[in-house]
Amino acid sequence: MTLTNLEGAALGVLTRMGAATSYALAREFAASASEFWSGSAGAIYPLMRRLASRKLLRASAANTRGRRRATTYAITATGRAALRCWLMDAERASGLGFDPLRTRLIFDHLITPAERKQLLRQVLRRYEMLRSGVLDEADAYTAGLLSSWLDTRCSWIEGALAKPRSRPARIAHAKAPP
Amino acid sequence: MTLTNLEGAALGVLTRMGAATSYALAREFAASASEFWSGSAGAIYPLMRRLASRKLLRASAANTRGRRRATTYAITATGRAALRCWLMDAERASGLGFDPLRTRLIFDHLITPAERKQLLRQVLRRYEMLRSGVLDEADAYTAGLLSSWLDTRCSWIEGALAKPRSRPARIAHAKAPP
DNA sequence: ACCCACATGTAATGGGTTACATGATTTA
DNA sequence: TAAATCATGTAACCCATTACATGTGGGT
Repeated sequence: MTLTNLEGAALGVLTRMGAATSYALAREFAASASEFWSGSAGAIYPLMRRLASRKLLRASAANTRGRRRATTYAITATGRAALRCWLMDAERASGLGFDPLRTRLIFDHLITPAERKQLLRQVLRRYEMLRSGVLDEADAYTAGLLSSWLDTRCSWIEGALAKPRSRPARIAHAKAPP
Repeated sequence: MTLTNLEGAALGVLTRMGAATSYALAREFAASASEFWSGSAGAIYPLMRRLASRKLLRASAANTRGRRRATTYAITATGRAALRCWLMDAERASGLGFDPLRTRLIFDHLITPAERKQLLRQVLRRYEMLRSGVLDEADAYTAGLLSSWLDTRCSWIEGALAKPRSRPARIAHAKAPP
């Protein structure tokens, strides 16, 4: 009954689209600003079949083009319930997730302060570029969400740039990643 | 020559520890505040073998206890170079990664404003708990990093709580996850 | 002596990525 | 009409997770 994060996101996107083929859904994921899910066919097609077999989706075979078959999916009442459950899961929502910059900064005692500064500045610059790109989002709300997210990250980085860094942590049994 | 994020993090932790067995490394990952990498044996043991076969680690068979064998690993010069390369990769460091809360908020038009507020408040509460737990970190720098990260996130959530939310995005071909 | 927790792995499973195959539509 | 692109999948591979197996040392 519980959903993985990819399944939850897929149900959410599908709900927005109303009904869609696996291909259309995969395109949405591929177009997303995040690099985290590639939206590859090999991920989405089996995913949709799994969700359909769990009755969270209803599959209907429509021949969209010529005589070629395509199966379109729509969310069911059960699917909506599962999606709500995933959305409201505060336990999982408050996990730290994966943050490629944070993960690297854990080990920034292995580079020089100058290199650290260079890395942070480069990331800031790329965030700026991302923010302009994000404005192309068809969905204004998602664009706003990502934009505010990027703003907050930028100020975090600026804070990190302010304090030059602390001691090189060197412990036999250190707590670490990520 | 390029490292996955898990490989980079593993090399970083190993550098801190000086030299370690796969088991010790797996423990570090398992003890980490993030839920993202479980640090399961099935991930770490093959990982270390792969890195050793790429000459990024040097394996040495020492019998730690009784007559039972254990292989301990230490990073090589090549490994240090690869780690530096991964650390300084601004392109990947500036990716959006995976954020369980952000991913959910993309779909928050599917829940009521009251539910949204409840979710955000619960996440805030859990962040507070996490922040106190983080102080137990043996490594003060990692603790400080996570703590400032949590601070920034909290202020982002408070910003999201301030504006009640925008229009339900409803588009045929919406850009979306995550 | 026996049990339980720690230590060191291996095996089976699941699911995501890249690559491939093929049909349909648009474009040069 | 040939080439390029879009659409709809399938297959092989890689790797992380859960479970399992086994050895060792400490507690009772």
